Amino acid sequence: MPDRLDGRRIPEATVARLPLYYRALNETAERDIETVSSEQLADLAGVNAAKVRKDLSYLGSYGTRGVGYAVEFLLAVISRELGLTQDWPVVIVGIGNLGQALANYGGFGARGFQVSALVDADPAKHGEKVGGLAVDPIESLADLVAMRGIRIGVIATPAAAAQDVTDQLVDAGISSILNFAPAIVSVPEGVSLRKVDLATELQILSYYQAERKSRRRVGKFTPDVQLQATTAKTS
Amino acid sequence: MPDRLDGRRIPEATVARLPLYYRALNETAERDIETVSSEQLADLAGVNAAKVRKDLSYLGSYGTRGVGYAVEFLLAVISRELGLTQDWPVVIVGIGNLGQALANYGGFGARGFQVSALVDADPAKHGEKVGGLAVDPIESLADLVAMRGIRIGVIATPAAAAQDVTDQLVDAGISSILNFAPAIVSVPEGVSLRKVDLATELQILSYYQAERKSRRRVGKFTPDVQLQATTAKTS
DNA sequence: CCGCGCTAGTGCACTTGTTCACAAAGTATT
DNA sequence: AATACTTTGTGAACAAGTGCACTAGCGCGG
Ligand SMILES: NC(=O)c1ccc[n+]([C@@H]2O[C@H](COP(=O)([O-])OP(=O)(O)OC[C@H]3O[C@@H](n4cnc5c(N)ncnc54)[C@H](O)[C@@H]3O)[C@@H](O)[C@H]2O)c1
Ligand SMILES: NC(=O)c1ccc[n+]([C@@H]2O[C@H](COP(=O)([O-])OP(=O)(O)OC[C@H]3O[C@@H](n4cnc5c(N)ncnc54)[C@H](O)[C@@H]3O)[C@@H](O)[C@H]2O)c1
Repeated sequence: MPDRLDGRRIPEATVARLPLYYRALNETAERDIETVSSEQLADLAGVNAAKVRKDLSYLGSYGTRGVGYAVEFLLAVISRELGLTQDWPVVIVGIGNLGQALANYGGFGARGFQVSALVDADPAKHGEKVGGLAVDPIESLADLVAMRGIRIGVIATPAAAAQDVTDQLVDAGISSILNFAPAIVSVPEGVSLRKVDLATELQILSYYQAERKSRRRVGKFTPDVQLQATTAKTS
Repeated sequence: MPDRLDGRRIPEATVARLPLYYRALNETAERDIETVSSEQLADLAGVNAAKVRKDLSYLGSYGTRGVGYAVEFLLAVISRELGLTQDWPVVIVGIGNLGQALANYGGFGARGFQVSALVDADPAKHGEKVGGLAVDPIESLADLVAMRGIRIGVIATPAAAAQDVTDQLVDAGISSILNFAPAIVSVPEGVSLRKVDLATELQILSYYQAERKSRRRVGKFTPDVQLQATTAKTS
């Protein structure tokens, strides 16, 4: 393994694509393919080749001209860069519809993440087993986080509770949060926050759907490619 | 209602934020507040005021200087722009863990979207009721889509089936797809595609988590704000 | 009717991200 | 060893997005 080339700032857009390359490379490795060109990788990841090369160049110069990239090696480089060489324990807050689906979800743990605690405010849920793990009261959040070394929290509570839950997670020592509730929450400096918002996604689709239907007549072309851009903070 | 000001191209980044304003305005309207300033709206939506003003200016000049924006009016403008004045029927493909959570999800229908069909390839699931709707075989997809006027499809199948399901959705006449499966799928021109990818989100969090932990020492600052950017196509 | 205070709308500079196109650097072939 | 071919790595042009800072316009109080 090469040393991580520090002092290099990896652009956010690149960081967001590394997981795609990572997945594509894993699939390639499973097919016992040893090298990939930027073009092949681009196809698998759904981007263009120039972008792949530029992105990978931020990690260092690990390709071989005339040949391509060594799959296993590149996987190791990206794993390291993404921090996937260790396992990240995760706590899920709010074990309702969505929380249960997440807790039962196998692919969650598949790549370096492990559901290590489930908490809910509803006493009726306490002790219930979901995906082999018992649901604990929200009051024990801090203890669970501390004892199990959890750094990442997933919020699957109703929107109204999201900010409160966020504060509790932060107080408990969590520094990365993935929020599924349709609410804007704020976090103190040093905490990363990302969100997944179903309604927003559907509404964006609706916009382009409506555009195709009713705005066609104005003779304006529709864009070939859209970039989804929701905000996340490390404040 | 003002006429939609056609011939105006709304930037993608703005389209992606309109749903946030829409939600914030709804919450404001529920509190019987009649006007909001760009600053207030910015707070509620988690962006900055200049951005709000610029975004809204793409829709037309609907604010009043010295006062702000009329909440109900702006809601109407944004609804119209996002195509939310009509109800969009939606089909969910793959009624497993996630598909069931989605089907049971109330907030789905809350804002103009309605789960109108559930299909799955597994015969054992056929006829089963989820969220008050029966699961139908994937073979009847085309009929269901045609009969119920469905334009939007949600993919909640395993990744391996995602491309196949996408093709079937497109053949059935769907032109907007939201994909939850961790797979890159391609769609023909004229079809919008967006994706929600849990693993990617977690890995991005992991990157910044690891960065805080181990890269601090190189004396590079961490960014205050990150922009999540996953790709979607209307090809 | 005037002037003050407030806030929308926007030009402009800046930052970030994307893409092209080509030199550099490797492999394969003869 | 020389040449042909392939593919990386990157400078530079371009495109998109952001945010400041200022102007224009409205409401209100006197
Ligand atoms: N269900 C879905 O498919 C889906 C999809 C996208 C987004 N969402 C969002 O995810 C969130 C959860 O959705 P759901 O369908 O699972 O809702 P749900 O009502 O089924 O579950 C919410 C759970 O959170 C718990 N809870 C409430 N307040 C809490 C608190 N303060 N602390 C801890 N736990 C608390 C409740 O006891 C309940 O178990 C909602 O914000 C929803 O909008 C859901
Ligand atoms: N469960 C989660 O919380 C979660 C979270 C994020 C992403 N995902 C992704 O969502 C997808 C579904 O996850 P899940 O946990 O619900 O899986 P699951 O195995 O519980 O459900 C998958 C369903 O799809 C059906 N299916 C399989 N092939 C099909 C086909 N060709 N046509 C129609 N239906 C088909 C299966 O019969 C099954 O009912 C997966 O790709 C997963 O990676 C799941």
